[in-house]
Amino acid sequence: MASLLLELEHFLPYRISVLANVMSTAIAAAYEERFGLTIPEWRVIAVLTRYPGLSAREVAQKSRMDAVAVSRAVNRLLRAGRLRRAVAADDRRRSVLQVSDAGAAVYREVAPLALDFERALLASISTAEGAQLDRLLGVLTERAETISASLRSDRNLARTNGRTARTAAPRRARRR
Amino acid sequence: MASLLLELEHFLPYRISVLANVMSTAIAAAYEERFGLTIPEWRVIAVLTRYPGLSAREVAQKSRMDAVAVSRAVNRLLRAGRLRRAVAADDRRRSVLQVSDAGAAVYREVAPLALDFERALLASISTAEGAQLDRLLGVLTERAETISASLRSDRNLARTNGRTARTAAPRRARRR
DNA sequence: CGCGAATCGTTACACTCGCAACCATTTCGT
DNA sequence: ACGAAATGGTTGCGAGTGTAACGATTCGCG
Repeated sequence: MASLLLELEHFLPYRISVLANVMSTAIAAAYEERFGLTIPEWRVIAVLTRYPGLSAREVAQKSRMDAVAVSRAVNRLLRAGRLRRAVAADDRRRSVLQVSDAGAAVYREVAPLALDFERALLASISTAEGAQLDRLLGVLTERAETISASLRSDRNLARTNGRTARTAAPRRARRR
Repeated sequence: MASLLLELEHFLPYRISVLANVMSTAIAAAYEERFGLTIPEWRVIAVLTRYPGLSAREVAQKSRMDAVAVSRAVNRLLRAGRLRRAVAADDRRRSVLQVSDAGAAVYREVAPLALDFERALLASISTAEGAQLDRLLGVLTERAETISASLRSDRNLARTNGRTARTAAPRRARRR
């Protein structure tokens, strides 16, 4: 049973991963080289430019980044003087983040570059295809998240049932 | 000049990156947990199942992986007994790689899972849309590679011309 | 109130990744 | 035929990332 033929070249997750990798390598090199900016930092600036005053957690949600990644990006941006941080008056755990003038300047330089890159990409397909693509990506992302969540719960279920992994390699040893 | 509005939510490279991340996290967790297999290892097995006897370099090309990643994946697979390696008779630098019986067994278990995952994803869109998506991904990947290459050569040009970066931001500063 | 659970943000750690540097071997130019 | 350059593959190292543990604060609820 089951198709034994899996051609990597036509396997959707593989194709998406290759495309993402090519794109982000190119973009990361450009941002890093010209502005000393990593992609997480750039994302934080983009989000905070659009929504000033968010907390770190909110930035993480909006940008789909890990809370840890946001924390690190924010700290680097603070050190570089590109962000300002205050403590929320009503909840002293929360931070209130805003781009500084220097951060805004970076945004004004980087945003057009990013949009140029996107335009250059989209130039290879029609407007209709671009819209279609956008839609499909949305659908697939949502679906992938659903599947991912159900896999996670399966695994948790299995774990609480005392089941173990099937084959060898007991990786991921935890200590301390 | 220049659009100052960049909404991360609609920025193509961002969307692709999110989708790739969701997918590969889900897949990696499943493979890792059940078979002690990383994605690079899985890719090597998939390629070598389809094309037995390739060298490491050829596997890297077919799978779009870095030569280093292939080297490491191959070594892990060898240690796990999932691959066999010989030296090419006509060129003793080249290796000749083949999946072992154990490797083939892994493939027979993993391939259906991978294809199930893909099918579950594609179930959310029509067949025609799937074909369209496949085509668009191909076009965009090619385009992204062209752009990436031209950025690289610009940079090299600039470097040999002794030009410097535009704004402040010490590039490639060793952090930490 | 009071105390345990939940939340925000950070840090520690184990791991991964890719570039550059490096051997070994082969090819090329003359 | 011989040294230089190219190629296959590995390794060293700096940097990035996610998970878990952690301190601080706030919330839930009796």
